[in-house]
Amino acid sequence: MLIVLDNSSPVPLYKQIVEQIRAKILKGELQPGEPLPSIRQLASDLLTSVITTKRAYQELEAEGLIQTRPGLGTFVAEIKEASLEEIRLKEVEARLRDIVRDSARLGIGATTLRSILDKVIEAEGLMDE
Amino acid sequence: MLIVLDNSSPVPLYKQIVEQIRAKILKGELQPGEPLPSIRQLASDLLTSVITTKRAYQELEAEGLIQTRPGLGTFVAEIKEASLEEIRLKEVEARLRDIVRDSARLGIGATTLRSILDKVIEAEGLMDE
DNA sequence: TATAGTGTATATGTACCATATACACAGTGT
DNA sequence: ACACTGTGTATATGGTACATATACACTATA
Repeated sequence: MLIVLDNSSPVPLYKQIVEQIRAKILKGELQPGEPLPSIRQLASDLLTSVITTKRAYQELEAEGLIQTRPGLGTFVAEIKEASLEEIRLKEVEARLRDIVRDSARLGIGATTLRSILDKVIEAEGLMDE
Repeated sequence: MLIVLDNSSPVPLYKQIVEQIRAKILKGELQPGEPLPSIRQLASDLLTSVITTKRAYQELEAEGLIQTRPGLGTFVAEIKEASLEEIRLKEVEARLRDIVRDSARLGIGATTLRSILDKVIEAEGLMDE
């Protein structure tokens, strides 16, 4: 499993793991029912302790994205593609809402905001799905 | 100075102070040269210690938004309105860029992103400046 | 020059992050 | 049955960032 950790980041290691596995599941790169690496295997790969990988899996399980069974291992939860799509959209919406609110406080208007988004989409080369 | 702290927030107190004063300066609510409350006064108002308010002022000074002189007090730095506008826009742009990148990873396209932004702008009632 | 205001520095407690190590559960080969 | 090797779990320990109280130093002014 390709996961890259940045030890000098202010983001805790376990959270970096959570975010990257979360993205793989939401994207469909990891299919429902598919086994995840064991906490030991992952800890070994990432040069961290089992506590850190366990902590990450706990967060993902609390969110309902994975399911862990003692002695057996950890698996991607059975979630319908429609639900994944909803989670993806809700997430983006929440983050955009934060920006819109802060923009209001800073006196940045709707038109300006839209044009900045267009500019960034262009610069990043984001395509239509 | 109206500042609201949330003790149950995961965001450190000093950072909450930084963000709110920062917003007031960027918005022009606090004018260049204008004195800020003393760290003692602010600490007293917010029911925190002077260390916390000092920490907040340190961050703001490091960013160049305020200037503190021992024995005298702390003042909003002399920054041109054009520079403030640039800081405001850069900030929003950086945050939108993060979202665009994450959207690309999750397979969310440009059109979808634009429509979500429109929806949120509508819901939040963001006007043109 | 005493005083009341300002910012500064040092030592202490608490909470979260990350670790090592010892424990308990589930399947598999003998 | 039983040992073994894999899985996840629980406990005790150390480091670091946040927040504090308290004592110190600087600046203006009566």
